[in-house]
Amino acid sequence: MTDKLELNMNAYLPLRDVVFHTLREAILKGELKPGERLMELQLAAKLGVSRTPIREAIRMLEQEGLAVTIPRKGAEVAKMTEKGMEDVLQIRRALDELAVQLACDKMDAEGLKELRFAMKEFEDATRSGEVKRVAQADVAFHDAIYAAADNPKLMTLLNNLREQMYRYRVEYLKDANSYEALIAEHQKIFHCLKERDKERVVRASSEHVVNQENFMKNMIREQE
Amino acid sequence: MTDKLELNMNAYLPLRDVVFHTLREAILKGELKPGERLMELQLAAKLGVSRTPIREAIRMLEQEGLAVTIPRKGAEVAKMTEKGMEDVLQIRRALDELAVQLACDKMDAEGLKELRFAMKEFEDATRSGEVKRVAQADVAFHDAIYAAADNPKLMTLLNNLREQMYRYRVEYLKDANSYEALIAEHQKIFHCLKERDKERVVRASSEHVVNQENFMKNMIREQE
DNA sequence: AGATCTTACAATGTATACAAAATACAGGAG
DNA sequence: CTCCTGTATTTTGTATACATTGTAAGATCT
Repeated sequence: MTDKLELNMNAYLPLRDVVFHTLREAILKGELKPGERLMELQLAAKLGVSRTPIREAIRMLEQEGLAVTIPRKGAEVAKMTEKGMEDVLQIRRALDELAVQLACDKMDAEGLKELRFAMKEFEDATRSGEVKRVAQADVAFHDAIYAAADNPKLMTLLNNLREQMYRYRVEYLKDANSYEALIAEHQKIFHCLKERDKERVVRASSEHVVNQENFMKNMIREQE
Repeated sequence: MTDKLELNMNAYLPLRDVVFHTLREAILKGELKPGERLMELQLAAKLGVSRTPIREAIRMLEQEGLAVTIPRKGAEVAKMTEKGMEDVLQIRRALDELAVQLACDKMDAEGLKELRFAMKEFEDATRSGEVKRVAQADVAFHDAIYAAADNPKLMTLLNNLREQMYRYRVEYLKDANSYEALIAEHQKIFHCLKERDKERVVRASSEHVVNQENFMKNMIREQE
């Protein structure tokens, strides 16, 4: 386990939330690896808090599907199998389709403007070559759509599903070869939303997810 | 708040799980009403445990969307607005469509047999007039489909969404007028799955959810 | 009267102490 | 040498004590 785990935000937040965010970050960044045990005492010592907030943070991580605990055995970082990823992506595909349909109905001029901005920023980001910036821009683009869908529960779910694949997605976005295709897909989605063409936007969104799925499957296979 | 809250299972389970199940039941049955505060000391006294397992159970309830906590203020039973219910049902509709599509591809003879059995049991249950049995049979019918979809995460999500509407759904199932329509819809879904007619099964599933949605909307309006 | 400050109380947040279970390991019997 | 078993250690589970914060009632001042 990494030893650079450290609490950041001194904000006025319950420690359980601070611990939760810290561990979440660490898992998503890969500092805490899948299958690695999350031992309360160890984490508590490392983060300089007591076991109580650690335990509560772990319960919250379970919630997000980032950790799994076995009673009287402890918690560990959730593993992601290829099957598991397919399952998540199936769900994400269905919900992304829903989101774009809703956005198609509800997105206003303001929302479209933000979406266009996010799209441009994504294009700029790919040209800069900074992977982190690319990832953030991608998140922003999709968030703009989710926001327009005006369904907070849907937004939460989608962000959650995204998180569960984060580690793999970063690899995806590292591959500069995919940028062209991604930009084109984003443009298509944007265009369809602007034109309120619901059928086409659903297809576009679906393809977008399926492409990611295929890429990631290949990646996982290569890993082995 | 009800005062018949009591711990059942003396099983070999962490108390947090026992408390979690107890509170969950109480919320779903309506013994703990939406908006009611979940005070740790009070619950701890009532259930005869310390605050620790209570707090962890509350974190788990948050996870299921059954409770909401405001830092330094405490937790309360989640409220469900009409908009919230629409949001949940939109999601459920999309995921139910996904589930039947997957089931359509993957359901084997064994699965079909179980589904037919569940369908029959539902019909019997409606004739018996026992609402609880009707509810259970309905759950069993849909679970048979979810199981065939072979996507555990999807199944978890759908069960979760179902829970969030449980209180309203019970009212739905109390209304004997809806039985005929429900039976017909179940039959149609079963038939389409048997015939592997993916397009029609999606439509049938979608209608099934939409009908529920309309019924519940009316009910909520009547309540006011 | 109205506003603001004090103060007391109640609830949550956090740390720690103790209990029980799981695990690892050493030693002995076969 | 292997397997079992008992013990020590580690880790989780639970209770409780203490700290902090939010809230509301009442006092004080203007």
